[in-house]
Amino acid sequence: MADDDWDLGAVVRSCRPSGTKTAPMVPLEVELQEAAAEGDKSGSFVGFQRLFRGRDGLKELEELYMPCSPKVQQQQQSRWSPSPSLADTVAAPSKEAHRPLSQTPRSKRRKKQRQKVVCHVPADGLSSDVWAWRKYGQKPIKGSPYPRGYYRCSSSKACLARKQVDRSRADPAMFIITYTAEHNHLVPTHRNSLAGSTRHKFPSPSRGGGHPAPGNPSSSPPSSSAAAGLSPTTPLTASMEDELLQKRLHEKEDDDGGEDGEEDEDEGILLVKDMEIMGEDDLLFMGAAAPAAAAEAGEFDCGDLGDQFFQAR
DNA sequence: CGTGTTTGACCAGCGC
DNA sequence: GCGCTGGTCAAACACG
Repeated sequence: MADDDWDLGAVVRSCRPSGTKTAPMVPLEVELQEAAAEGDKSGSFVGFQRLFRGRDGLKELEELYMPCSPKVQQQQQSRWSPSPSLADTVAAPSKEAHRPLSQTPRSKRRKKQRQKVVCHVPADGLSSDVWAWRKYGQKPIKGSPYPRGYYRCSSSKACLARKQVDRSRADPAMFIITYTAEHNHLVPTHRNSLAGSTRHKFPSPSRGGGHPAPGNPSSSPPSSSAAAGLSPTTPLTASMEDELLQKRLHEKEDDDGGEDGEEDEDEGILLVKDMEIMGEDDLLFMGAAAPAAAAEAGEFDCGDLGDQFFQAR
């Protein structure tokens, strides 16, 4: 398939205290794509609207976007006030969950209606996710030189949380993470990163053995492009991380806000920019210091959140 | 042995 | 109605 198999197998997950005050801010964008909202609330769990309603919600939001960052600019929030909620997104899958495997449940219901949050994160930001993700698929996306990785929460089988990881075309150092559905459980104290979590190995002749896609030279060794080769359940290796950081430092200088306008498609988007990736600890902190008030007021602004966060630090 | 990754196939949504 | 494309499944395999 794609000759650009950057080995998404590794994107997210954390453990890395990347948040240094001096560290340059990372341009992030969180987009909340709302669904057409059909009013379907049969979902078992709360939708995103909840996220912006109270402390809990905020907290979850933070958790959800941890890798993203602290500054959130809400756009057209009017679009997602009353009814729009992830519930829609979540509801669908839950219904299908009852279908026998033979009928392939495939939660693909209403692609366009699915609510999701998109955020741009730097390579090193991918590892700043407190959740444990397990990759369940990868696909080349039309129009994109890079394949998209599909991850689902591995902390709980019942968890419907999923996320897609794309690599930004404009800035390969940046990743576009799309979160779908919410976690229906608490953040795992410690990731169950176990065996098989690391696939930084070089290609092996066998199949699942993490061998790179045939004809895909760039995907083999965990090199700079390894940025994409990070494992969601595995923190970056020192070398990889270092490499990425250095790379980013250079790139960041000229690329700023440049981003690619890949996500300007849908409306009802939540933007998060200039946020810094933070580690788990930070996340926890944030969770506690979340400006619920603002959220309730419908003025959720990660920027403030970030400010507080940074000040506290 | 348990968990995670890779990868091809299958299925369904969506646009024309 | 058809074809394209994206999303998910499941088998095989790797790793600790």
